[in-house]
Amino acid sequence: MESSSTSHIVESLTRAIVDHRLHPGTKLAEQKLADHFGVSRTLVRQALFQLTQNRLIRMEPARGAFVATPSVEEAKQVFEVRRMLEIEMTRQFVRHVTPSKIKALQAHVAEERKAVEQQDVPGRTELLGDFHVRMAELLGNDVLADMLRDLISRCALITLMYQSSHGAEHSNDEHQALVKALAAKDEARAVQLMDEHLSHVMSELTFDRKPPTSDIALALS
Amino acid sequence: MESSSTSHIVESLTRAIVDHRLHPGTKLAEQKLADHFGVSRTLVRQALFQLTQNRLIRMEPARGAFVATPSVEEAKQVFEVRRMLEIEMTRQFVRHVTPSKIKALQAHVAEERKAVEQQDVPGRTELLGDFHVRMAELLGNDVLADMLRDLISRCALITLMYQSSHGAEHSNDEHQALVKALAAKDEARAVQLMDEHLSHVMSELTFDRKPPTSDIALALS
DNA sequence: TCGACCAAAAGTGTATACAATTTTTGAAAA
DNA sequence: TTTTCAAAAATTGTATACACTTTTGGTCGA
Repeated sequence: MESSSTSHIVESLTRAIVDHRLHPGTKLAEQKLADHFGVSRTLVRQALFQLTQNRLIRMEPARGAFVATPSVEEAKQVFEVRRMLEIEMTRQFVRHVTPSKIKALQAHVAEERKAVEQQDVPGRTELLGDFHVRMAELLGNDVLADMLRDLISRCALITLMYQSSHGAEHSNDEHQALVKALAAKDEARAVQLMDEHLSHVMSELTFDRKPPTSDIALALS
Repeated sequence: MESSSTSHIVESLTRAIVDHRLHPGTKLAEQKLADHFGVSRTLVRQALFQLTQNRLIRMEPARGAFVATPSVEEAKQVFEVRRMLEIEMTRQFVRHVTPSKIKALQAHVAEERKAVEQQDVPGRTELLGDFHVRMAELLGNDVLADMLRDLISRCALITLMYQSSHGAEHSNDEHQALVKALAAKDEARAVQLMDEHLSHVMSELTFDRKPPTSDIALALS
């Protein structure tokens, strides 16, 4: 069941942060995490150092690790980078589009819709983010896919901090429209839709933060 | 003198890999590194896990850490992602260009030229890569700058493995031409130059690898 | 000569110990 | 009641110990 312990911890914590079970600013006490995962602090520490690299957590010297609290400035920059990557990705996608790729995206959008309708909040969040990763994978660019995964994880933190009001159905609709443009090989329209989609998500961030809460035992159980 | 030991090790190893003092495939024995840095394996291990995240090294279970040996496929994808990011970055740059930003880039290109003329190989490699990071910084997007730094580090590994014949003077010339187009606010030309520049660097990779060498004590001294 | 095999050496994976630092606590003073 | 401050408790940073796995090196048999 366990893979290499450290990466299991990394994945588990990443999931908890992205799913909003661990809130920005929450202290991640090493011993508590170690107890929770049934390992020594050594492994927890290794995991925390790795998470530092994705900017999902920050470590302050002698004070410990905390779930990251991205600033407004960082939030905007993350979205700007996504826009850069995804606009060009969309162009590439149109150029190399095939029926099977369109089918894959349509299937994904259908899953999204189901999750939205069933009010499966963590499920729909993951699926809405995965749509973009899926596009990269279908393009055959795993490096891009990895990069987007990281960026989208950071976006999950950001949308929590700056409580995005961008409705899940709205995103789902925009994905659907984008797939239609991709299928039609309408590059200009596809790029425009992707650009607008990201702009929408970003522009609906309200840049007044709410106070972080904290309860790591509860969040991970 | 030392910052937080672990990050010092990370930086030192990164530098060694990017500067081609540690070659792809080289084994990074934990105890040897620990002895070299005068610390325990614990800290070396933390550093290695962090480097794993940037893909500069890979760790095989129970076999240890090795300098990464990016595949041809990965190499192409890394360059493709750079192209995506940097084309859009170039567009942004033209839109927000100011005289002082142009001056900063011109100064940088001049430094490059000096390093090229003085045959300062590690220096020029670093400066040629930093040009792209510098553009991101001047745009005010640190997230983008960090991302490019990582990608360019990976490119250093790639150009070593697939011995790029793209001359340093050639790159320097292309940077100079690009800055001229940026100064003229000629978006189309700037984008075209950036695209070609990256295409040149990539297309001159010869995809037949040479055998990795290894001598970590020598490389780090 | 060559490959198979096994013991010794080296190396990795994890836990624990302990020093150094920060946080908490509680009592005394304002 | 609020503030201050020092001792106690908790937490982090680093080293070390030890079990387990891989690699090495040599011996034996074909």
